[in-house]
Amino acid sequence: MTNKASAPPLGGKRRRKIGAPKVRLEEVAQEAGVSAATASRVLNNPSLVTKDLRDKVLKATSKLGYVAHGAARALASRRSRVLGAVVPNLSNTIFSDMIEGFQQRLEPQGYTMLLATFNYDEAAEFRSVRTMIERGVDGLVLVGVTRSKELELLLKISGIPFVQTWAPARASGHPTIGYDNATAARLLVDHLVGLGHRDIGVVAGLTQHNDRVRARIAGLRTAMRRHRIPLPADRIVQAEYRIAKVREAFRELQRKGELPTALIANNDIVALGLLLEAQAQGIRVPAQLSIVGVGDLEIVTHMRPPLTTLRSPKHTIGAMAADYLLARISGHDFAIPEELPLELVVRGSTAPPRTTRRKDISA
Amino acid sequence: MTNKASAPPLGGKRRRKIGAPKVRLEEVAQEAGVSAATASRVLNNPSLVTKDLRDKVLKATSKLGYVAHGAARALASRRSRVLGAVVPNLSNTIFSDMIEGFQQRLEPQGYTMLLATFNYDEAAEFRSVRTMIERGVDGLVLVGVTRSKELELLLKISGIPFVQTWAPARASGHPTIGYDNATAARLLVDHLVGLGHRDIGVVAGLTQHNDRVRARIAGLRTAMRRHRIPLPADRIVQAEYRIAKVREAFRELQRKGELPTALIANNDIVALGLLLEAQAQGIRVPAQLSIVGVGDLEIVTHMRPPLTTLRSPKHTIGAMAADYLLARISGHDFAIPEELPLELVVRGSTAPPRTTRRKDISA
DNA sequence: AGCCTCCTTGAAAGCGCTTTCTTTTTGGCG
DNA sequence: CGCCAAAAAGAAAGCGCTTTCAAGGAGGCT
Repeated sequence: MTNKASAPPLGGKRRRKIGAPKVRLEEVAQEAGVSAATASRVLNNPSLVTKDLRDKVLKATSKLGYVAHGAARALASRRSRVLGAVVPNLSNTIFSDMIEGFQQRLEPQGYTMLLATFNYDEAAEFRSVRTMIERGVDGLVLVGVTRSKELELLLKISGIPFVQTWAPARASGHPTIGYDNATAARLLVDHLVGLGHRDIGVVAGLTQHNDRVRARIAGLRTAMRRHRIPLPADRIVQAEYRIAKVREAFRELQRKGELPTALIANNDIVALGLLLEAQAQGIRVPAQLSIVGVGDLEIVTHMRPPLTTLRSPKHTIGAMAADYLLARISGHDFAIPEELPLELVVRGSTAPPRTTRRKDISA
Repeated sequence: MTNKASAPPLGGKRRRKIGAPKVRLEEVAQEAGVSAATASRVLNNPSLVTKDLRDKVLKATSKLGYVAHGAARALASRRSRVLGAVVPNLSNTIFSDMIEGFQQRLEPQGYTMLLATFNYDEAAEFRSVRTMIERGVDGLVLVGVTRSKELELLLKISGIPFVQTWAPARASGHPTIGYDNATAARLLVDHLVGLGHRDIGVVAGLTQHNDRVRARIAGLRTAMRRHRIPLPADRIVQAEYRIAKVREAFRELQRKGELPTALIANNDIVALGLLLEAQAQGIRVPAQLSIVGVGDLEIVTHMRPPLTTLRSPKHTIGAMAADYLLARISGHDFAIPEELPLELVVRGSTAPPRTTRRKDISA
């Protein structure tokens, strides 16, 4: 078998670019003995056609193996039945789970998903959105609530319905689905402070082009202020979402001074990296160091100790975004909840801090 | 801010369903003082137009903020500039990485990706492919080389170019990009046997609707036969790709008799689950049990011990699938390599087996 | 029984582009 | 300087569907 891209078989006088002759709606109509208009109605709005003709048309479509021509349909009806999703990446399960949720809602409605990743590159995001608009998507789901002026303008003049995600509804004048990073921060901080921690560090993601990370940090600061606990700059480090980078960040934190008694990770991958580095250094978790993450990845349940984490509605955010867009397109109402629920899952990686009075036996 | 899906603003006499009036190519042409034909040529085949007019048209497009209408374009030109990808899921990084690779190649060519996941459900896969064909994708990437007769037929009569993945080119009469699971199996088995293992167990994925798992098992069997080592049925267990399920599978293996000295996992998630369960039981890895996986996830590098694994070209498979399809569409040649390279990464989870003569100190 | 309304169906006009097919322009060369 | 071929630009015909719009038919009501 040679695997070359062979030229398309020129059937007859190259009527079609590629492949076998396709069946057009008119042929279906002919087969059924009705007009193209009626055939079209059967496919799009069956209630307008008497059962008798409807059955005939349906039989003809399956007999001829008719497959509608999406472009023609989109051109005539002004809707493409395609929704677009533009996310930073798919390696972070936060987004792949969300995308799965999104697409699962689309399928039963006959909608399809156009997907692009932009890897936190603003220009790439702009291009992706633009291409999607060109492709005529009926709606768009985006991540976050801040974007370049250029993109903002594009969205506005295109007039395309879009929904933002990973922020609470109030975060923007535009429909937005997610939870409040301030709430997330509060849950985490309250838990830690409740255990007696007063010296808490933060390992965040990269803040550039990522309003969620910024919101999380701001929320953390607010939550801690409420407990009258300071969050000095040297207690915050940033790390890319990769274990190796996180471990580096951990060491960076150590270089800045004595380790806090608890660490808040921006997500579970980060938390995992912190746990791994701590253990590699012989630092006992949670005895010497408490660690919390966000996201509830499956793997963190199985670590020793299993990680305390905040379960976030990844899948739901995607599914709800789809539901909202679909409702919006068909002119229905859809009430977006102010904030999606978050659940603190307390496991073994958090405990009261060693009391500073008595010196602990170091590992 | 109430977050209801508000009705589209009825501008004037609802000329457009939604949004601001869009600019058509004819208006651009008018602005530039040329015919629509010329404007179209500038956009699609600039070399046919003199520099003078070309510049005028380009200026007009950017001045008016023209965005092409994909459906009209697709209808007239018979190509949609959209490629489809249908994969089992995105939670397995094998597929999300591949998809990222795929999409990254598309973007610079002005192509977009329609994506669907089918979660190993044959019927859902069929529907997804069908919908994509309706949407007029110019090409399709699929996973594996076996599929239902129904889908096979659909693909054939639609005549749409498609490429299969995750199998070696020789696995099918149709263009296929991937590596040979037999090669993978041989690398793994040779490594283990080279260390002295004679009793090797396998924790595979679910074989239903997954020809890659079946190929892997077959390859394993062949590779072991070459070393005259048996692979009895009770040395093989299947597990879904979730840590909890894998740990169960581990225990199932234990119930069937004494644990082998080495375990081959179908991928790194499985390997991770095995490691975690072994450690939870106090079984020392690699002293008492060697474990190998496939995929080289970042996390396995950081475990203690770090896992020996087979690095697979996830990203490359996606990228090459895109390149192939793009070449095929534009009528160019593209030679698919017979087999993509695989690399055994030896780390700490494999070691010679404890010699059965002396009783080891159990943990 | 006659008139009017509502329900079905069909005819035909586009949807916004690309791509022949023509016409016009340019330019090379005798 | 004029003729012819080739290049460049324009006119117009669709691409395959949906959707007005109009026409015909079936009832309902007075």
